[in-house]
Amino acid sequence: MFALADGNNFYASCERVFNPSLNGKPVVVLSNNDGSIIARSNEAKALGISMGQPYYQAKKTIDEHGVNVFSSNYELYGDMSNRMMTVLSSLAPESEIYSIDECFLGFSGFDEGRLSEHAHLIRERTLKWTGIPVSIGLAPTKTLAKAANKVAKKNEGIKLIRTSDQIDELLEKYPVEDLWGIGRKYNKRLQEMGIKTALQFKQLPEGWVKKHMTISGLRLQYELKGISCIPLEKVSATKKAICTSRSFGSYVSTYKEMEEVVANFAFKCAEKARKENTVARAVTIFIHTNGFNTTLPQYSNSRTLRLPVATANTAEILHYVRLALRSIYRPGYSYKKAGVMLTGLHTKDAIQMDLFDSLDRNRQSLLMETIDELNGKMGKKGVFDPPVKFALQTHLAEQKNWPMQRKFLSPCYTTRWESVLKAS
DNA sequence: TCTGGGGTCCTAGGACCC
DNA sequence: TCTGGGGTCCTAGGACCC
Repeated sequence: MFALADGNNFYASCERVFNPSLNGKPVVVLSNNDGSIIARSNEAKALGISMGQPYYQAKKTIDEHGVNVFSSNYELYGDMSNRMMTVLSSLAPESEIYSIDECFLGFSGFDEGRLSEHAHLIRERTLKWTGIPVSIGLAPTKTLAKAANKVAKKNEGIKLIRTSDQIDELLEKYPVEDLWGIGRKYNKRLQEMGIKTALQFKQLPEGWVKKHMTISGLRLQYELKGISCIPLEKVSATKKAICTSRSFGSYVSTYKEMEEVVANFAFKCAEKARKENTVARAVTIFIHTNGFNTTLPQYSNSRTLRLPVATANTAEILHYVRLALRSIYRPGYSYKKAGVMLTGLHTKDAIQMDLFDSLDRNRQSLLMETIDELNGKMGKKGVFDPPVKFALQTHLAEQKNWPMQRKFLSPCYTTRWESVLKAS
């Protein structure tokens, strides 16, 4: 069984922890530049203020009802998040920090009869020790736990579903668009087909789902059937991209200004990369005009440059960012947004070796032989990477009794691995 | 005047290799 | 020079998440 614990109206709740007089009063938190609303207390929601709404649109309601408005303070929220995660993970056998305000908990080996009672304990402790109210959904898969969590938030703060009857009962009333993995595009398509509830989605033919929604859609469908195929990620994964981007409070319309802006972003990205202990192999920059203002001429472009040597060095990255900007900047436009992104991040060979180490001795040596053989066939290029990845996946699939993986891997690897197993 | 800032995963297709 | 079945690596683009 999995649980999803989620801090209610997280940013707004954080502000309340430091200002308890706000309890019971409407609170909203704004994005950068105070552009739009990114968090609302229940009272603010009740006033009809919606998520992502531009501040100026909601301003009338806010003024009329004396709503308390905060500019975002990510340092504070990050700090509160750490506290909350520490408490939550101390109360379950396994945990995965999913986002700033969400934590998956794993309860394998836990007495299921006590789960509901334990969930109450988690809520009480988190509230008492951090001041943040949380909702908890419990279910056999992560996707179902997400759904249960959403229902919990509207009710008593805790929702547990276990039997297939309980699952279907929940899914029948659950809008398909609220599922984890269904966004605007997929929802539109499903609505056109008359698929409105999660239960209806669960009953769609697997072939259709795979074809039109890729393997991710199929995974979602399996999860709704109670077959867990999204495992808990207990150690936080190393980042694959690092990005710094902003919308500007006012327009940027000279090259000089823009160069300063992206240089700043490059600096921040390099800093983040060093903190993560990674180096980047490529850097991308992008610039956009204001897409909302249809009267202004529009231009947007991006450029990716490979770094000759993987690096997290500010000066080197800066050099290539300037080069890229020069090639895409067009004068005469009013720019509204820009960003710098580092990709191709890696920390030496650590990841591959981890995968390899997770195998037992026998398999390691068999794998090495197979790799040697394949390397011989393939010439100097080598094929180290995919077989090792595959070996790890198989290993995990066996450990977790996870039905999805084997089926979805490219057949050539399956055959190979099977011959390795046969040989043992 | 005013509309977030981070990320992830998957697929298709092209260049290239043996 | 052609044919072919494997592969790899890389990029672009589209979907999604909070």
